[in-house]
Amino acid sequence: MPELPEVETMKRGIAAITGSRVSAVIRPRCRLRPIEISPTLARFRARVLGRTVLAVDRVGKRVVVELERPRREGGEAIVFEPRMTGLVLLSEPPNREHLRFGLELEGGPAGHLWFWDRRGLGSVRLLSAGEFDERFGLQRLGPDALAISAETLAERLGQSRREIKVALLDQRAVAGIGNLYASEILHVAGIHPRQRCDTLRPGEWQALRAATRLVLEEAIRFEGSTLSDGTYRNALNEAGGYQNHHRVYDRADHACPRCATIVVREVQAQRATFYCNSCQPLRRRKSKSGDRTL
DNA sequence: CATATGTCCTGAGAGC
DNA sequence: TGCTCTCAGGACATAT
Repeated sequence: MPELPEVETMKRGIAAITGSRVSAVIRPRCRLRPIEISPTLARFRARVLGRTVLAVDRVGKRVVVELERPRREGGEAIVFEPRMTGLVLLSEPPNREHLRFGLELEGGPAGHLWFWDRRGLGSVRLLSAGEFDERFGLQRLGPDALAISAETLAERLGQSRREIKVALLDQRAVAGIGNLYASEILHVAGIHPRQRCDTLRPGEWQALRAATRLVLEEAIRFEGSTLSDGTYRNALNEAGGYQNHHRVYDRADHACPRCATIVVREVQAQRATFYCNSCQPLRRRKSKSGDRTL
């Protein structure tokens, strides 16, 4: 499930295509339901063929291939959205069956850029500068999780009545955090996933910001997490290593690495959440008598 | 307006 | 063994 660290790894892995020219747009035939490619393939080809890759970026959980003129000068960009099982690859994909899209490239080290997606929930879009801003402006996508400040986090979430783990998954609030890293970040921050946003103290927003950077940077260093299904791969079809360093995610019934308490798994907003009850105590509102309520 | 739920998809793994 | 069922969670549409 590519989140910020995995998508950042993909981006870095294909950075070498900068300067290459697109010589063909390939849609492999596939017995599975086709992923979304927009606009139509014909229009896509007309706008992309012969153009040069100017840069490779990441916006939230998407990989952006900028073409010729930068977006700010009215250029266009190809946006790859992996969602659950999408991969952006320079090397041979894990198999041919789930290969969805490709660019043939000239004048650089790589011959092809592939988009592979087992479940087919991902997409490939060619967007003009205006369309890009419409989709990924601050109204639609919050500040990047690696760059956001504690003050901005508190501003954007501090009044919310949602539980903090649920709110961290909201890409309009902060971009790049998904289900796996939300649990990891909250464990490092020492905050219970069900703590309501509007009950967090100033110091906890600082802790949350620090934990967010620490966890995401650590995960990027290990090139992301390849879970037991083995789906996630870097651009060279190699597994990541961060799954071996998870503190709580997918570690129910294991000892918390910090205090050895048994890690708990719960379902929160239809998603799995993992935490340590003693490192991440839940603060309840106090009753009039001063006793803690359930 | 803010928040909650339903939907898409495939393949792995559980249970019988 | 082979079938059916559940689950995994990205983003967005629709409902409350």
